[in-house]
Amino acid sequence: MRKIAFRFGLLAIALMLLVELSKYSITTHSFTNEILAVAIASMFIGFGVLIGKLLNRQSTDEQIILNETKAQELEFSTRESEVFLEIVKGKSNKEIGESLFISESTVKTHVSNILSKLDAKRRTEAIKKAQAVGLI
Amino acid sequence: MRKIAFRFGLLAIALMLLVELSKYSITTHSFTNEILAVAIASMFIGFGVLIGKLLNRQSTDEQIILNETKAQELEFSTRESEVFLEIVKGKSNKEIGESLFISESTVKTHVSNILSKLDAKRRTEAIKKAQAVGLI
DNA sequence: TGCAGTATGGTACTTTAGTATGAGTGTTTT
DNA sequence: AAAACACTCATACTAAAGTACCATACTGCA
Repeated sequence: MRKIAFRFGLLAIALMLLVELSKYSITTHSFTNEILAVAIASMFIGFGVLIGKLLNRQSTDEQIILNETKAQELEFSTRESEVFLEIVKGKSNKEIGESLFISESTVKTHVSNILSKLDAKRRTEAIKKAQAVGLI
Repeated sequence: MRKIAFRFGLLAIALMLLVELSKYSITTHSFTNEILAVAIASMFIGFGVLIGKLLNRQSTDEQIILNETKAQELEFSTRESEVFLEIVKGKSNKEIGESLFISESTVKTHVSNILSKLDAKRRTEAIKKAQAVGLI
C-alpha cells in the first residue's frame, strides 16, 4: 500500500517536471512536441496502471464476489454459488452448514455438484479452476 | 479477453475523436485547452488501467510465484514454499509427492508445518490467508 | 396435473487430509 | 564435536472430504 502511494508520488513529480519542460521547450525548441506528448501520455498510462491496482486490491482483500455471468455459464444454482463462496473463504463443510443454516449433508451435496461442474476432484482444485476462468 | 480488447478499441476511438476535436477547437475556440487536456489524459489513464489488467492476468493464469519476502517473514523453508505452491495449484498430497519426488508422508509433514505457520486449519484456509497477506 | 429444477437431508462408504510422534540423514553454525 | 536446522519417511490415529443413492418438499412451467 505504501509502495503504491510512493509510486504515485514519483509519477506526479515526473509529470510536473515534464510539464515544466514542455513550457521551456516551447521557447527553446530543444524537444519536439511529439516526444513530450508521448512522455506525458506515458505518465498518465502509469497512473492508470496504479489506479487499476488499487481497484483490484479492494476486491481481493475485502469481500469475494462471484462473477454472475460466469456462474450462469457454469450453470451454478444460487445455493451452489453461496456454498462456493464459503469454500473460497477456506471454511469446512461443517462451518459452511452453520453459516448457511443447513446440514453438513446438504453442504456435501452442493459441494459434490460444484466439483463436477468445475471438473475438479478437490475443493482446492475448484478454487484454482474458478480463478482460471474468472469466476472469482 | 475479448472484452478487454473491445475496451481498448473504444478508448482508441475516443482518443482519436478528442484529438480531432482539439485540432478543430484551436481554430474555433469552442473548448478550452484545459478541458481537452483533461479528457485526453483520462483516456491515457484508461489505457493504463487496461494494461494493468492484462499484466495481472498473465501472473494469475500462467505461473504462480510466492512473494519471497513474505515467505521469509513467515519462516517458510525452501521445501515448504515448493509444497505450498503445489497446494495452491489444487494438487492432492499424493500428487505433490509425485511432482517433488518425495513420499506422501513427507508431504504431510510439510503441509502440517505450513498450516501452523499460516495459522490455518485447512489448506483452503491457508490459500485464503496467503492471499490476504500477499504471499501469493 | 405432471414434469423439471432446486434445495434439503439422511445413510453408508471410500478416500484425503491432518496430527502426533519418533527417527535417520545431511548441512551449517557455534 | 555438538547443537541446530532442514529434509526425509514411517506408523497410527482422528477428522474431514467426497461419492453414491435415495427420499421429501417446494416452485415454476408446459
